[in-house]
Amino acid sequence: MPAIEIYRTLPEQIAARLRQDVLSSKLKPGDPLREIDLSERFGVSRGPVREAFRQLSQQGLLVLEPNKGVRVAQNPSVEVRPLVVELRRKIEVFVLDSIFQRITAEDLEDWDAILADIKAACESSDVDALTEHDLRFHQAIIRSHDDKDLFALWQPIAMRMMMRYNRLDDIMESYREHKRILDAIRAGDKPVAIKALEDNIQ
Amino acid sequence: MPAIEIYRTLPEQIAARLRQDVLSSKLKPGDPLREIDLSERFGVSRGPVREAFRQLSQQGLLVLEPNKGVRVAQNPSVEVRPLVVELRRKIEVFVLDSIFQRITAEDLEDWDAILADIKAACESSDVDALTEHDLRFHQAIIRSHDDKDLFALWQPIAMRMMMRYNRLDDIMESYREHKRILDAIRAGDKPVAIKALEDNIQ
DNA sequence: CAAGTGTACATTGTTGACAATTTTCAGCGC
DNA sequence: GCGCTGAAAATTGTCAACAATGTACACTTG
Repeated sequence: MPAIEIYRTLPEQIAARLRQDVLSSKLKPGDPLREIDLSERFGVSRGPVREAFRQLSQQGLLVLEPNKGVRVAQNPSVEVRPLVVELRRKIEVFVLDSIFQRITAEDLEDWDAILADIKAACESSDVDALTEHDLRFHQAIIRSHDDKDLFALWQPIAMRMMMRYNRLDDIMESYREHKRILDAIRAGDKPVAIKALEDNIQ
Repeated sequence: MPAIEIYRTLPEQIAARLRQDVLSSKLKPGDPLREIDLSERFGVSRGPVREAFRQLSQQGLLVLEPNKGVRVAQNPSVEVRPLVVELRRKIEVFVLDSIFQRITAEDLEDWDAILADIKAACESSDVDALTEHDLRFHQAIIRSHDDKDLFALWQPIAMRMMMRYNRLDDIMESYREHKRILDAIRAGDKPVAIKALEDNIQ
């Protein structure tokens, strides 16, 4: 995300860096984070770091314990994971279904650009970059819905799925899955697009 | 919630008060909140107030805009609301189904106590109290699942439904709906319990 | 030796001052 | 009158010092 999106505020910048570390498993579930350490690392005071912690706990990546501190969240349990997958599918399918007629050429252009990034990440087997651009792809779709609140609803659910990104043996398959979605949209075939989207979320 | 639950930290206490105001429509969607006002009202500095704002935005009740401030969130649009209802049903049914065999007599005792509060609120037509105890009822069920993360997933979805609590003509119906759930659980009838729970979420 | 106790130490919580940003609105030119 | 400019006010963002809380561990006590 850093390369493309602009993070306006200090806490957002810090949160973006930490999110990378969590999603790439540089920080592992249960790892404690200390405000002082990070404030020194980023050259700011503890305030913005605290704020970044709050943002990431909102996204389900960190867990706050009052007066104790912050830890990297655990992955969803095997029992709960199917529920999370189902919830994320419900939201994304709802959005795609509801915006389908209103998708513009500009939308498709944006999404194609992200797809190109996904392809590049797959070809260089860069799993961290793939995680990042995969997220951007789905974010872009959610965000094109009029109700901006949907994004806030979707994000914590999607983040919980991103924490272990290793479901594919063949990493190129990720590119093909996303390409299928865009191809179907371009062809105006809603059922196929929805099916492709559902297949991608697992 | 204030009467029963204990809010340990300062921000939690402030958030609880503000949540009441939002859920009871004392604060209306779009209303701006200023840190200084609330810090003076609660006799604390701006820090804890900011923190409370973050907690409530996590729950979807407030919307933060960097460098601009905080506003009370809009209700879900009519288009999105059915999705929110479906998501909340999915989560609560998942939990009830998954804990059903392990429900203890103590659990039922706790839930009966909340049901009594719901009954009292219905009888005195106290809509604010009903909102509060209705929330407590469903919270108690979600929280009895082993995976504590489920609560964090459920809360923002449920809160978005609570923001307009006026679906019933006969307020006593709320009591009867919740009673049906507990009766079915007590009878060990899982399908009926799930059906009653689904009927209550709309 | 086990269990409990107290005292440093480490860490988070709170505060008030100052900085940066946004908003308001008076003054100006067209 | 309408729109632009820019200073003043209002508001949020950041910081560093201090307070409160939790943790680790040596020490006592039975």
